[in-house]
Amino acid sequence: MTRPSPPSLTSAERALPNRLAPVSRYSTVDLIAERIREAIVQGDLPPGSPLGEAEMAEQLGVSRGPLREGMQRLVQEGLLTTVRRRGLGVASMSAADVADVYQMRAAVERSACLRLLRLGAPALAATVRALTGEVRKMSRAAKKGAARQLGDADLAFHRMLVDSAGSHRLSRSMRTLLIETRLSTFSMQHGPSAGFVVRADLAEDHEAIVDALRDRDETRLLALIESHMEGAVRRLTGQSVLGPDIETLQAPVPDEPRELDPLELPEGVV
Amino acid sequence: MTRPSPPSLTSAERALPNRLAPVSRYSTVDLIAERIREAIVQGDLPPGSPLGEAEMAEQLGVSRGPLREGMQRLVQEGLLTTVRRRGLGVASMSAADVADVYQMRAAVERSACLRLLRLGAPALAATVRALTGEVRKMSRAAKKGAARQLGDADLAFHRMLVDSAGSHRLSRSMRTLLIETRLSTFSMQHGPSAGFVVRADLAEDHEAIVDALRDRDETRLLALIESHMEGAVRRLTGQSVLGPDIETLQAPVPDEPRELDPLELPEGVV
DNA sequence: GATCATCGTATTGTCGACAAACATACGATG
DNA sequence: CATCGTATGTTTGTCGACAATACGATGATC
Repeated sequence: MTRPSPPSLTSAERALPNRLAPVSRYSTVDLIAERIREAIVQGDLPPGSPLGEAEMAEQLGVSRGPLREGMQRLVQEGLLTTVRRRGLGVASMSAADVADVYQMRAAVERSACLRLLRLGAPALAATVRALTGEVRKMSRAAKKGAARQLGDADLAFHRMLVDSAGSHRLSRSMRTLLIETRLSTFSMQHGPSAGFVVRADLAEDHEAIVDALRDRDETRLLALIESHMEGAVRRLTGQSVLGPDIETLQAPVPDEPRELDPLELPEGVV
Repeated sequence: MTRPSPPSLTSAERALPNRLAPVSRYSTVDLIAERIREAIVQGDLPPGSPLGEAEMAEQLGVSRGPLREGMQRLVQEGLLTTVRRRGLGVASMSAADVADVYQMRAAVERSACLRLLRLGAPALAATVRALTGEVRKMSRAAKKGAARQLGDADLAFHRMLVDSAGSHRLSRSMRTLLIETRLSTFSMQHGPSAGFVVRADLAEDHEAIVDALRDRDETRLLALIESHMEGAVRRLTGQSVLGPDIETLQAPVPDEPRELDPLELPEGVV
């Protein structure tokens, strides 16, 4: 009784004839994991909050089996922690964790930048354009005082930076690291209504990075990345003084009862 | 590296004096995942081999539920790939994957080395001693022609290097990367009984790294790490990581970045 | 009045079973 | 002879149920 066929699992689908993109069929586990990730990023699931399986399965409209499988993925990522017989919960970042996250980010983004610098001129220009767009979003958000949008644009910028490098593993690490970055901000702000911090100079910081990238100035680029991470850690963990261009605004999203949209599985679609 | 706090921290277990190590500290899912990881490292599960759930559950003596949860962790790590309705299988590394793995390893180990250089003299000396012991193992294995032991010592060296840096996230990434390294050697060697290649100069390469670490020669140390990875990729694939042919990989449009994005229509698609 | 033991409840961990879906093999048809 | 359609077998994906365990509350005892 021979097994029918190896699942034809080449690590990449680039072996396929480059005619049709594979139909986007994501498993339920993928959907569940991504939904929970998004809920964590959005702050609907604050750090340390316990996650009851039954309730969560009810809200998502799935059974406990797939839910548990999806949660295990997040456990592997470090976003969820598990204690035997006591269930799972959203991870909470200590000061040491925050420093560790940003140190890892520095390593990843540095490597991504080095790859970007080896890109051809058109590809690099396209990346620069995209990053510039994100910087503009940041500026607008900062001007409006929209802390949440500013934070989102910040994360999007760095995600785009790494994704543009075209490294699968760098991108995958970065995805987790960005969620942990969010968790860090959530964990570090003491008090539920401490609010986000709208840093007016955030856009300028990122603009400098884009400039260095455009100029292919490796030394400057890497130094900017390094100082960017260092500054973030200092702001989050170090009880550093609030600089002159730092103003705190009210958080738009305080602790709201978490509500997860049920994910509806489209059966029989193509 | 503090462990993230459990869901609802009731610190009641700390009352007991820790005479006994927690006996059942690892969940079944942990055990299953680790067992499969080990099987992959040992070569019992070659790249591309399909993994039938029923048979595997039978062998491990567990039900399909926990098995699937454990497998999902490995899917998240990238060690297992899944195709809907066709099951899971051990990932297979393409040449591009091999280059990607080593590039990521370069980033991680570089960062680890930088941290090691900031260590105090006694801690650094201890690390150097431990690494030296691993190098000796390498020498002995090379002399005996024990390819498997040589490979194991190689992986142990690099794992120790990163673990000594004391960064939780660097260590976690490294664990996966080392398994992927093994998978790379398996995937790249054509022919089932090709076996490992006994490189006599492997120990000397690592000894040079230890020397640079002992001398706190940052520039030399980082250069050695870099060349070490580059050489590995060249040996395995025959092409360089940072070769001029990097032009071939097209920068992805940053707006539609990764392959693993969930469908952006949560409710009632199509 | 405080502490300890016991009970009840809620949740997790695990298991077995059902059904949908894919792949393979075979047969029919041009 | 090649190709398409059909039937079948095996697998995964999903669900419900049972049991083990930890937590909280209540009552008894010193």
